[in-house]
Amino acid sequence: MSFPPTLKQLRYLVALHKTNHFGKAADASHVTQSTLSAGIQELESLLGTQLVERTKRSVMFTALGEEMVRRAQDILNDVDDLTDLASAAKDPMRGVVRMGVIPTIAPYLLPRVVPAISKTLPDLELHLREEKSADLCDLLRAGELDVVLYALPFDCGDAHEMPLFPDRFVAAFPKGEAPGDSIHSSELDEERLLLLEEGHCLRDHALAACQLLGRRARRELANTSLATILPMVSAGHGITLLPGMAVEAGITENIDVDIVTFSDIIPTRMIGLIWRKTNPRAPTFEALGNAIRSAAAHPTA
Amino acid sequence: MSFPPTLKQLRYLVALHKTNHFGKAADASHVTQSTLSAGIQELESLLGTQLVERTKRSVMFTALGEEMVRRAQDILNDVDDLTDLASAAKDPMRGVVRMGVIPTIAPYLLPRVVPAISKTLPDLELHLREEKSADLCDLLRAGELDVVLYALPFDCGDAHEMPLFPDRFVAAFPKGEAPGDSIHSSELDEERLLLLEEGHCLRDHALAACQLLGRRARRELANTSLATILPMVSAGHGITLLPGMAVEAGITENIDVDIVTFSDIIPTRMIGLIWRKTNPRAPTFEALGNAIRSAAAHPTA
DNA sequence: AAAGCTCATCGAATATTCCGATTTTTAAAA
DNA sequence: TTTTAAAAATCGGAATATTCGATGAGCTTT
Repeated sequence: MSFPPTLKQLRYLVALHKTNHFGKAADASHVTQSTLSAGIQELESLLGTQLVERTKRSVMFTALGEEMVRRAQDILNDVDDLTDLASAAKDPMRGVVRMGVIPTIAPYLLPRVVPAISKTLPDLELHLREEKSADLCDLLRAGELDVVLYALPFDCGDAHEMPLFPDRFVAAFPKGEAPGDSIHSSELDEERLLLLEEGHCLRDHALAACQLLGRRARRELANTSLATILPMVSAGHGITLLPGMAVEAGITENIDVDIVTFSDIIPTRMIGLIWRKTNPRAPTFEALGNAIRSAAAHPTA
Repeated sequence: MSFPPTLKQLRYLVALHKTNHFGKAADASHVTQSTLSAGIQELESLLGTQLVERTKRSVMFTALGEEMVRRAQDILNDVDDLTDLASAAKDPMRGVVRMGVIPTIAPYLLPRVVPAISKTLPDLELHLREEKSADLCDLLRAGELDVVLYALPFDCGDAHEMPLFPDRFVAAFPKGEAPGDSIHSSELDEERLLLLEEGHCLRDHALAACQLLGRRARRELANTSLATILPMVSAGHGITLLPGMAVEAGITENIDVDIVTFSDIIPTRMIGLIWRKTNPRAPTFEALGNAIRSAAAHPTA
């Protein structure tokens, strides 16, 4: 019976991978550097191979080490899920849910949704975090988030997807420049489009929904939020596409822009909730999703 | 940081699940009963729930306990895969491969294939085990086998499938009773069919390949191997369907039966190799599969 | 009742883990 | 080159945790 890796060793390994530094990894693991060092060494001797190349001044993982870290991550997640499974079984709708939300949803939907959730699921403690889709996906897979509220389609491995509701895009023109209350999609001048910087999925979704390529969209500005784009539109620097929920939330209230819908197409993005397939709290997350959906459907609530 | 389940505890839990007996589980785990008992208790107090109902005279798992065992199994397999990953990385084609083979393949293919494998992959040590498909599937999922050589289609969860080669069915008639060298499939009298007992996938595959339902096939006998069916055919008690590899291996050599092929259809079963998707030794298993395929293609070798 | 299982409990022996100081190795700075 | 600084490996001993064997308690069977 050769003795298999310990969970502790695996934890040390992923901690080391995160920090690339024995000392910091040790701190993060609440042990001394010597302990962590010994743990990694024991793991290596156990496996009979080197996982980490220690070139002083930096730590490099071998190919095998990287793969090992990936698997170790999954294993540790699964183990953590075990305790979740137990507490979820005791009282499914109680406990902490760590939710990630993308920046083009968070400020517009959360103020409406969070109070509704604490009314519907009073024992659920929401921890929120706002990042771009790709980062949230990584956090989800690393087990640092339980669910992610985002706009699909967005590929996040084999996570479980729960579509919630569609969010309709509208166009914003400088005051008085709109061709009418509703426009034909061909009336969108792509060269005047102001969009969020690359990496925001809103950019891709808006372009796709409006059947545009975005090749010719203006890029000179790296806009980081819708709130910074609107004043530019108002100042006549261009036009933009807005998610309906942002308008409903009043993003245009003190800004002079014309909001128009489309006459020929109904461009939307689908808002959805995802979680790891192995997470045993799926029923809780479904309830959460339902709460979000119904809160979003009743703007006045 | 509440400290998560230990691998040891998980091992104790699955051992207990296997034996349904603290003492035996302890033996299997090479610890005393008190240690195992304490381990299970610690796990339960850690999770805050009961996993096992101890009614004297028997051990029952709660619903949560069962689910926990399932997950624990997977986790332990994944952890074991880690060490496999390491040794496979060092020398992929070396080491033990535990292969399960179904009874309608093993006696006909292995004598030809095993020597070829030890020539092609001399450092691979094959451990063989013969069981019915369903049992092999369980063993594979439980991590007690690395690969299974079987006839597909057979659903074994989300295992990875490698189809190897088709094996053609022929019909066996009592000497002199065959309508000719080759027959039309409609000439098969289903009521005279002698087949293996339920549970052998050969039964299902043969019927499916010959487009029969098997509803009217004779069932009074629970035949456990092809070698017991053939003498019955020879004695005029009926007809049967044989896999080609059995005939090639000489199963009919000292038995008076007529072997005929089909003129209208080419009934086959596909022989394949499967393994757990998470097993890191996939390249080794592919090599093994290729070796089997080429050995099967060269009967004289 | 008594005997026989089975699982839980407990104290003592044992094994392990962990720390903190120190050493070694390496890279950068003087 | 020498010095300095940083980072990981090493090592002995103390703290901690694990395991065992014996024993106890609860239930069944005889």
